[in-house]
Amino acid sequence: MRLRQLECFRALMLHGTMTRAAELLGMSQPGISTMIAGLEHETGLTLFLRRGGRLQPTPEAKLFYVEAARALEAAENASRVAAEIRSGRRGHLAVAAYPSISINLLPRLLSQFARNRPDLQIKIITRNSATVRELMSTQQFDLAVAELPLDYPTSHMEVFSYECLCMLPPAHPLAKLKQITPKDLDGVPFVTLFRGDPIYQQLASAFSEAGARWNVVAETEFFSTACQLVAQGRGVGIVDPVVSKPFTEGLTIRAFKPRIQYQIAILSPTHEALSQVAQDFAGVLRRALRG
Amino acid sequence: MRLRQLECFRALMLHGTMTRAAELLGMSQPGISTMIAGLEHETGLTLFLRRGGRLQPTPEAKLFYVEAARALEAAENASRVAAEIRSGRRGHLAVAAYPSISINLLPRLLSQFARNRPDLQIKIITRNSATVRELMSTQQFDLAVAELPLDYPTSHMEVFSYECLCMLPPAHPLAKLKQITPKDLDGVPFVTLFRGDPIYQQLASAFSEAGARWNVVAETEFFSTACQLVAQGRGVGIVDPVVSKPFTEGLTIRAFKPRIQYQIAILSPTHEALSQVAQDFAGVLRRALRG
DNA sequence: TGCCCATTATAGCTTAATCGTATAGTCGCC
DNA sequence: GGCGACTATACGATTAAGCTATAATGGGCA
Repeated sequence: MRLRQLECFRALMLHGTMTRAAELLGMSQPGISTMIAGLEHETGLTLFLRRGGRLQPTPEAKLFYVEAARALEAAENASRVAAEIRSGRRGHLAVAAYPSISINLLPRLLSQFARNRPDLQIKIITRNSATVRELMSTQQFDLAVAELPLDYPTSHMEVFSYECLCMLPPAHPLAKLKQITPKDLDGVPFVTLFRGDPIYQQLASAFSEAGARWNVVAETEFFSTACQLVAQGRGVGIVDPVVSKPFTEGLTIRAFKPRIQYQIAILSPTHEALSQVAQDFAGVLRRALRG
Repeated sequence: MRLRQLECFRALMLHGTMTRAAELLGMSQPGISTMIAGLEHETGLTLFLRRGGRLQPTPEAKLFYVEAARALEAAENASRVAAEIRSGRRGHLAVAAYPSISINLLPRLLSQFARNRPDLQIKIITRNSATVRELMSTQQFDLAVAELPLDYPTSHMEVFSYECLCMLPPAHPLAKLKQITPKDLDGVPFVTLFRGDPIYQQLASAFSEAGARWNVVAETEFFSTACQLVAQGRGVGIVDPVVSKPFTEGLTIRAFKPRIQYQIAILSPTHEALSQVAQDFAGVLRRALRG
């Protein structure tokens, strides 16, 4: 049984004559005739009585029509869904990410991405980087963004390295400098990430090597929190140039030497294939993270 | 999009490799390969990644699979339903009939007919012959059986004519005769159909022409009622030889002269086509009514 | 590294299905 | 009886389906 036969059958049932059905399907009347003859032969049903050169649907045709129409609709639906999948209107995109990025940048990018993909189901899960990595290995997400280093570097990773910038409260005297060093910050109240963070360690080394006193007045878990404290004048701090950019509105940003490195990575599943939507969004994300 | 493509796709999704899918569908591996390539081209989806000579379904394939399987099942269901319709296992058979036949003969025939058509929906409506004819003209029934004559003889009719027989209570003295005439029944208590019935009129003429006294002691609407009265010894009567046969168990049946004619007809719709089941049952009915 | 094995892809061919044009047949209707 | 509307058949061209043979790919293993 071929779909084309069912299509002809439906058109014929709906429009009564082969001639009209043919017009509607954009084919010739003999085409319909042979299609219907084939369908009748294959099903073993007499679907139409030929009375006086006209067709009259039999009761069998009416019974069969119900199922034929259902099957056709299912096939047409499959076609439509294929088009939706192709255009990214249907599907899902689950992204796991560490907090700083999932607060602002990621949802902004995702909602923009989803704007012309109305039926795309979106999921953002925020966890710390270690958990994000775990989630990726259990294959529950299409993409993830985590901070490096990871205990078990795994998955397909695309690494982005940033040099952190120094942020100063508005109208801070050091704003006159183009570039700030630990020496400039000797004893200056400083807001930093927690002790366990690579940023903390790098800063500690930088200050000690420069022989400057690192006056830590606050430790935070996220850059965004640190930014808020700096904005309130609690002290100066450092921040990455891309992910945290949305939080530094109104702050003075200066280069910092020596280089404090901040690395994050886009993780994708190892064994699973990446969906087209996910690939597309990975592209968006990549462009955004490149700055 | 062709059903065969979906079939190959499903087999491939379920069995992982083209080679196995091909075995399962009884075709060659290159056949599957080209089918899948065609499906991918038509849908515009990359359904499988070719990784190291192996196939790995993409997330798109998994999404599309749901719809593809649904469409396939609908098509397979349509095929199955066609087979059911052809074998008469699916469908309906609505028969309208006048009382005498719908009490015994018709349900007996119908239930036997339906024995190997388990899902056939059966309907029997019992009305007097005039109403039966009305119902047929409104096309609500596949077949009907009515007594003649009808006010407006219509529909397609197949007429059955019977010569009525004389029925005597058990151990009646007239049982010794091979054939009974009005003369034999001069003054004998007689059970007949109502005054309006053709049978009544024919009997009245027969008795008056023979110069015999017709001693009507009971009038009934149906042969079956008359039979019951005769069985109780209320009198003799006459009955048709086929439809009322089930009611004359234990009665003595003799030929009656002159001939009293009883006519019934199978009616079928004029404009509607007769379903195959209905045609088949009409055949059964025809054979039964021919005696 | 090089060979074997399992798998998929491509090429070339045959057969079947599809569909158009041309044409014949059927029937109602005026 | 001829016209009009419709369906069926014949025939040819194009396309799809499916086969066999064979190339290509890559993992596993000595």
